Amino acid sequence: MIEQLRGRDHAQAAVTVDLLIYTVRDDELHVLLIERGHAPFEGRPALPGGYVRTGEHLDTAALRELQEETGIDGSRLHLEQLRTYGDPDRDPRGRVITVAYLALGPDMPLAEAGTDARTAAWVPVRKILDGHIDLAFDHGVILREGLERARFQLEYTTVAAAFCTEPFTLAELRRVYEAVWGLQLDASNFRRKVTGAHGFLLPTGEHRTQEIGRPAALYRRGPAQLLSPPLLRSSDAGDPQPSLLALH
Amino acid sequence: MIEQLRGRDHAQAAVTVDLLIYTVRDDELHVLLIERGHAPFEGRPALPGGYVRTGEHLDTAALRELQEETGIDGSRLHLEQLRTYGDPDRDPRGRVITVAYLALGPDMPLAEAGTDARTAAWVPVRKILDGHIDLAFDHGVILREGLERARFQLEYTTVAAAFCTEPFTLAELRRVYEAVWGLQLDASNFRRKVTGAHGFLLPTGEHRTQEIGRPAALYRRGPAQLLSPPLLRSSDAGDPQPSLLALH
DNA sequence: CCAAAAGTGTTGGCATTACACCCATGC
DNA sequence: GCATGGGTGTAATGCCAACACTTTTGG
Repeated sequence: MIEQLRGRDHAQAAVTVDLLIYTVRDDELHVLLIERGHAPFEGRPALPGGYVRTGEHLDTAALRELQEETGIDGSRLHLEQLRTYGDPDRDPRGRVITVAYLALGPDMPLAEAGTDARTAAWVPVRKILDGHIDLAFDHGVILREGLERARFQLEYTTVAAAFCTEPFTLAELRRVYEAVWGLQLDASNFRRKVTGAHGFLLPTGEHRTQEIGRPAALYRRGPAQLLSPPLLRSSDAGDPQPSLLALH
Repeated sequence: MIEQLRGRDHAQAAVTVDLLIYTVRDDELHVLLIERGHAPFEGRPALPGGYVRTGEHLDTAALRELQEETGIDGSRLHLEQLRTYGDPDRDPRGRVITVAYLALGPDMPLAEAGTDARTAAWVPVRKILDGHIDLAFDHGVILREGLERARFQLEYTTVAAAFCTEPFTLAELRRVYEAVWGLQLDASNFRRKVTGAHGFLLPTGEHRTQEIGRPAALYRRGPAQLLSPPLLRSSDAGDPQPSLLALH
């Protein structure tokens, strides 16, 4: 801030917010992508997002873009700032700095194409990680870093419940963990840990009969935000990129 | 990004980086503050930082400001992005968005006052938390959120070693944990956990005899970035603000 | 000069708890 | 077939005590 009287070589930049919205559909992790309608990267898939307006808070802009581009009400999902990307060459239009947000939510129907929202669609994350889909800008990097953050947060916080529509069963919650982490969990141990974590789950006392098997007990989210003790993925296999966790 | 042809009501903002630099001195957590030399907030303590230049990467700007304002060589410390603060009213000069960086490093001598650096000084974090010192802008918020992040990261990563000058003793490392967490640890359990964590510490085989007591074995950092298993603070006392952890 | 005390690092021993793996039962 | 619950052996942890190495104190 002190350079203001010095060189005055400070950048004026446009500021955008980009939204990385994850959900679990059919036991698989999905991300919400839109198809870009204009240059640059016209026709390419990208994360929803847009310019921050004059005098607008960053968080407000994120919620607004969420509503405008996908029709989703932000109050239903977990939203937090992920990281800011400011590579001077990341946008061919000039200096554009983007604040990326990570959103986790239950599987939701999208506003039908043809309304205000451009073609927004849930896309399996696997397809992008496998390289079958190439995202615009540096959105591929954002997606990977956000995924690492989400995997990490599932261990130490109660955000996993944000993926479920209340009330939910323990099996539904377990499938969230399995989808995000990409591994299978022992149902018995999962139950003991998750029900033992203080303030994580509130039993409703009711049960839901599914197509097959014993009826499952129903739960709602508890007040706890941090998971203690944490719910560790047993095998720290495939050592995560160190730079991506930020713990953030 | 798609709004570019719409309202064009998108903000042009100046972009700054601010540096939250923590270290452990005399078994107490300190932060590096400067005294502002100009309006606004002239004379008030603040985090070091400054404008990002045209065409400059955010990380580069952080390292440059670190060097310019404090004389510290960034290669010696752990540096990572913390969060971006974009409240439209956070700077009276106009729309200024700041990308805050969290830096952790060993106790280092500061460039003497009188050189290029303005009065930069290590300040006990306790004094700020107690409200005895009021920081400029929203730097008080940044400090608190960064502290929460640092406390969290000590549990799950090996960054604690960034506070120590190599080679270091287990007692020095333990005092880092105690200073950041503000509680006392059992030396025996600490040793067991920290030496058992794969890739955290590399024994040098040498010992250092201090002024008093038995000579302590010396260690260097190992290659591990993540701590498995994590080193949990036994009591999750004083439940941390949920929004601050980010795991970040 | 030697002996005792004090301070710090290091090692070890339980008792308790958490956990992974497996099996039994209810619907 | 799936959810639920219990049981058992292994590993991790918290607490506590003993030991090792050094300097300081004081006769």
